[in-house]
Amino acid sequence: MVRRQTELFLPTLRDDPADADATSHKLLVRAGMIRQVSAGLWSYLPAGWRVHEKVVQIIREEMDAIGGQEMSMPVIAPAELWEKTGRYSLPELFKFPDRAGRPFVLSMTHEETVTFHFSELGSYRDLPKTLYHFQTKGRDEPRPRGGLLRMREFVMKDAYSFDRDEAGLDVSFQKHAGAYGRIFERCGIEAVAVQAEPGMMGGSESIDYLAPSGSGENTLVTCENCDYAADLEVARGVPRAPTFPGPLESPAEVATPGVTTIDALAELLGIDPAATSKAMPVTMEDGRLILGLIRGDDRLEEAKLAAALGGAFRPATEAEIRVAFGADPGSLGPVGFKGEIVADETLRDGQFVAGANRTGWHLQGVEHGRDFTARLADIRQSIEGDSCPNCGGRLTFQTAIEVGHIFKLGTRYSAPLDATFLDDDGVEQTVLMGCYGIGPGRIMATAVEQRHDEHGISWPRSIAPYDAHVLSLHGTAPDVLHVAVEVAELLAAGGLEVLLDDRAQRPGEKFADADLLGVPIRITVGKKTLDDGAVDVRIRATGADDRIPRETVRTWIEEL
RNA sequence: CGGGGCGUGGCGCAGCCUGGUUAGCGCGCUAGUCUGGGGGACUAGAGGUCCCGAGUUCGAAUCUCGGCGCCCCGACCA
Repeated sequence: MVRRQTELFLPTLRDDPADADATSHKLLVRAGMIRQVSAGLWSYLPAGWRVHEKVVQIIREEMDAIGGQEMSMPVIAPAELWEKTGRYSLPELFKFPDRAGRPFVLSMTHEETVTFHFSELGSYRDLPKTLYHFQTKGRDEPRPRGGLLRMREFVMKDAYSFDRDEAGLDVSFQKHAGAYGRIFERCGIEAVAVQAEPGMMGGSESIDYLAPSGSGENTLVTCENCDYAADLEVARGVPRAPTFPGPLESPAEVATPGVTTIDALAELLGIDPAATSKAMPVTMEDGRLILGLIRGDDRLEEAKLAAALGGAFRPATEAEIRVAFGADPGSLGPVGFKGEIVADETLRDGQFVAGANRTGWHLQGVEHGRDFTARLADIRQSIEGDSCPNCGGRLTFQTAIEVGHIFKLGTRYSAPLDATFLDDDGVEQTVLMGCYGIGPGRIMATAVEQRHDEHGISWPRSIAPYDAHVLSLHGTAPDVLHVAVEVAELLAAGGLEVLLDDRAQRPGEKFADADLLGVPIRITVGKKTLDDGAVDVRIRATGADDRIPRETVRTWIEEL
């Protein structure tokens, strides 16, 4: 197949779009692959869609290889299904009535719909099953961003497994984990599997796939020594040990007028900030005020605290704090507080400085178990330089894109939707489900983030929009184009997808556009190579140049 | 939803503070000439509801008020 560039809708831009920040956003727009329609709504232009569909095909092949069956479910779903699972109230869910006023939703994933279909599978003999589809998802995101990184409408491959028992679910889960590893490898991107928070999907276990990238919304924590890897939200970094002052028999009040920050407190008392504690009062949805307590030099990890509390919370207001503590924020502490306290594990042993619940005063020598009682939990946010929980090595942080996420759902959806089967004893059982999502658009953005230079994109061969880019520099020599067409057709006859730059542009512009678009192999036909029967070849990724006889181009490419 | 920023031909921007002719520049686009291996030069052109609405004023891209849109940072997630 040869595509002439004069026919292609490929509007490349010389300048970065003004409103872009992420590299992938800038380059995909400049290379003429995507265009924005509205916030979080993007069109893929022809070259961009080719990349997207190549990613889709790789995913399809790997899903089929583990026994997945492709189908297609509608984007629109009746509200009723979402009411049954309790997800109708999610703020991200697009909701709308039809002409008769009946309520519908734009599916943000398809657990409800696929589980609805499961009702036709009534026997253990039908299990296990894995069903999947590529479908547009609608999500009324509070903040779309970064081009393809976070959209309000995007295509996702979502797969659903149905098993009779935990052992079966585990097998399905592991098969998908294997497939996901192969998908990322084939797409030419680096992605790390980490334990993660199940989030809005619910369920018991999940693996997140984080791709290190210059931009992204996640932080990947990895150990320099061993293979420990985690999302920052759940990372269990071990902080350095504090230097404690001498122990006290009982807490001693110390005046700290106007001191509201840990740094100021540590400086005033001449102690290690790690030997202080910090009070983070929060209010639960039911109105209970709970005191989160962490070490002074740490930050609260809200996802961990939410997990420990079993529900969402918000920071307590100043008014709530005064009622509960009788003191201003900045002087709060656990001693004498009557509500529930959740303290970080780092406060288990040792004596810390804490707020005295008296504005302008702190307590020295506060000890857990003696001076206050708290539930201990891991609620601190790891920081770069913490030690690895497995081997003690140093932890490093990288921003990352979440390119895939797989979950064991258990009966989270099958129970409310009555997805049951009869087992071999004739007993009705609720089917166990898993769900497995992956975003082709994010894989595409990740490929750009991980493989680009100052000139543009450098696509992995497996997902490049074309296999080869033939440039015809036919300024003063009309027969150059003729030769370029011959070369392009020679390659196409060998099964390659070829983009032929047959435009009348000057050479510099053609080279610049070719670098921007990032087709892995560039073949230049020009006056210089017209008479000696050669062409110039260049590998985008390495910049390696060569001049080879025209008739050997095909074998040269095949041998790469 | 809180905080910050922006909105002027397809793209990137100036002009606005201090209201006043025909709204300007670069890129791109059309026609032509020269040029021809890393975004070339010259000539002649086309292309604009200055985000929308109201107000102030003799007069608004410019000032005031209201609204909308978009981007970035935070609370959420493939």
